[in-house]
Amino acid sequence: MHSSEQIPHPVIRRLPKYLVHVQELREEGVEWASSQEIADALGLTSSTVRQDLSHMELRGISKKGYETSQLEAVLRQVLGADIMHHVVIIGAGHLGRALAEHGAFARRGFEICGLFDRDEDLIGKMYGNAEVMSIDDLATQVGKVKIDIGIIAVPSSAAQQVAEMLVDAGVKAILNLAYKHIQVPSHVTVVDARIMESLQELAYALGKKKEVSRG
Amino acid sequence: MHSSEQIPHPVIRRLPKYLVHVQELREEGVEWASSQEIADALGLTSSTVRQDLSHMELRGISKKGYETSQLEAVLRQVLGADIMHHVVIIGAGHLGRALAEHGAFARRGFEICGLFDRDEDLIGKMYGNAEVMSIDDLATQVGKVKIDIGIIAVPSSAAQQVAEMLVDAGVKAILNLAYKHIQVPSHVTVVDARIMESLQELAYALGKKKEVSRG
DNA sequence: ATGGTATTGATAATTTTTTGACAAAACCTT
DNA sequence: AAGGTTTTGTCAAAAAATTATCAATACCAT
Ligand SMILES: NC(=O)c1ccc[n+]([C@@H]2O[C@H](COP(=O)([O-])OP(=O)(O)OC[C@H]3O[C@@H](n4cnc5c(N)ncnc54)[C@H](O)[C@@H]3O)[C@@H](O)[C@H]2O)c1
Ligand SMILES: NC(=O)c1ccc[n+]([C@@H]2O[C@H](COP(=O)([O-])OP(=O)(O)OC[C@H]3O[C@@H](n4cnc5c(N)ncnc54)[C@H](O)[C@@H]3O)[C@@H](O)[C@H]2O)c1
Repeated sequence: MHSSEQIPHPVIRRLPKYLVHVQELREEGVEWASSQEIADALGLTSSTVRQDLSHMELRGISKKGYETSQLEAVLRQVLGADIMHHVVIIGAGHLGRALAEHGAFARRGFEICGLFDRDEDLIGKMYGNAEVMSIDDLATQVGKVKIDIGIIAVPSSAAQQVAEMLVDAGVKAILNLAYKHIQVPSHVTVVDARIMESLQELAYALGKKKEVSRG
Repeated sequence: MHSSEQIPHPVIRRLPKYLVHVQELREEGVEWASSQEIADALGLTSSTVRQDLSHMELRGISKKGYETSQLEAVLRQVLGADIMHHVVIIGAGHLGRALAEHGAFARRGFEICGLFDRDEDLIGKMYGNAEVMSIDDLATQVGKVKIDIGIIAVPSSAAQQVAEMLVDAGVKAILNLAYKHIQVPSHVTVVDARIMESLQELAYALGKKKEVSRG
């Protein structure tokens, strides 16, 4: 219930799902949502939903549930959607450009402040609101405006090196899109967002299904 | 130890990390890896590594560890990297195009067999090896070659509708990149790979750090 | 206003996951 | 060839996460 307590990791990973859902509900004009409704919509149990929301600064009301406006507000606050985070993307390849041109980030509190590459031919080009800068200028650029999050969108072979550059520049949170585990000091948080891993998870599920259907 | 047993979900999510690591080791010419070495490299405990690998069809050897070639082989097999999966991408926008042009998927057993969009202007364009086709032709195209996996790369507002088209076309596994929970029948597996959620996870970690440093 | 009822918040039970511990295995050195 | 040592595989313990349960709450219909 207190914001200073540590929220368990599995809960943190579900919070964005609650936020998406409650935003949809509000768009539909729904003002109250019970734990059961939320659970059904997201494939959870109502008990899990209530446990999870007990970590938020919010109380539900008997017979009505949780007020959607209030729920959205606390979720946005916990997930940092209310304050603007400054983000740099390293790697202006296919994926880096797609991210830079993706408008939805700014609406959720993530402003792309820089896009860096080592390829001279790319430098100066604009993608979204970001101009490609030389990777050699990373340190000086990051010095100008405090950068919260670095996104690694370079080939796996360069991922560790880029991670170290980000750490040296003082970045405390890294989103790693490369298919490679990166080592960082313990004061830096890394989250991997690997599409390949998700595909492999699906491939495992498909393999299991085939086995089961064979008997 | 038997391939027919159900491997726990947390284990499945770690397997791709082991695969990445063991492939790197092999490239370096390393032939044996102990659970401790693997644990150190990936930020786990050696106990967890041994537990996880006990689900694979493989045995380590005292004083040497696991043979990297064998480990890679069983991981590839479990994660479906040995057989080719047929994949379609729905949505030829920034993200869909980046995926279509991403060469690494084919090397891991995922062949992009189709790229679909509803925008007439995009139809016929080539991205990677895939030509953009009309979403209206999804059913007939999927009929021609058995599609294993569908990737949703359309705006959130269209995600549910696209999911239903994929299900109707007989697709059994869906990778959802849209920031929206989709509902599918229970025989279909969905994995969400949402970059936004990963960023929000980082934002939470940053918020916590700030709190702690304030005392 | 009152009573029936749906839904919360809290606690307890259960299940799952992670970690610890150690005998057995088999390597390597001498 | 034997002994010391490292590392596995397994089992047990601990920790964490999920689910079930239920008294308390406060809504809503009458
Ligand atoms: N494209 C996808 O759909 C996709 C999906 C999942 C993961 N990924 C991963 O994301 C990463 C980028 O993928 P991509 O498709 O954009 O690759 P890409 O080859 O299109 O782009 C990589 C970019 O990084 C730049 N680069 C290389 N080394 C650098 C360095 N040391 N410093 C700065 N810039 C450097 C290159 O010049 C290039 O512009 C890869 O690790 C890839 O595996 C990509
Ligand atoms: N671009 C990113 O970096 C990024 C990152 C994370 C998540 N996403 C998510 O991925 C999805 C796609 O993002 P994007 O940046 O590629 O968007 P985009 O607007 O560039 O592309 C979306 C494409 O989908 C097509 N489309 C829309 N409705 C369709 C339908 N019913 N059937 C077929 N095609 C349809 C559009 O014509 C368009 O070409 C979004 O849900 C977005 O939130 C994108």
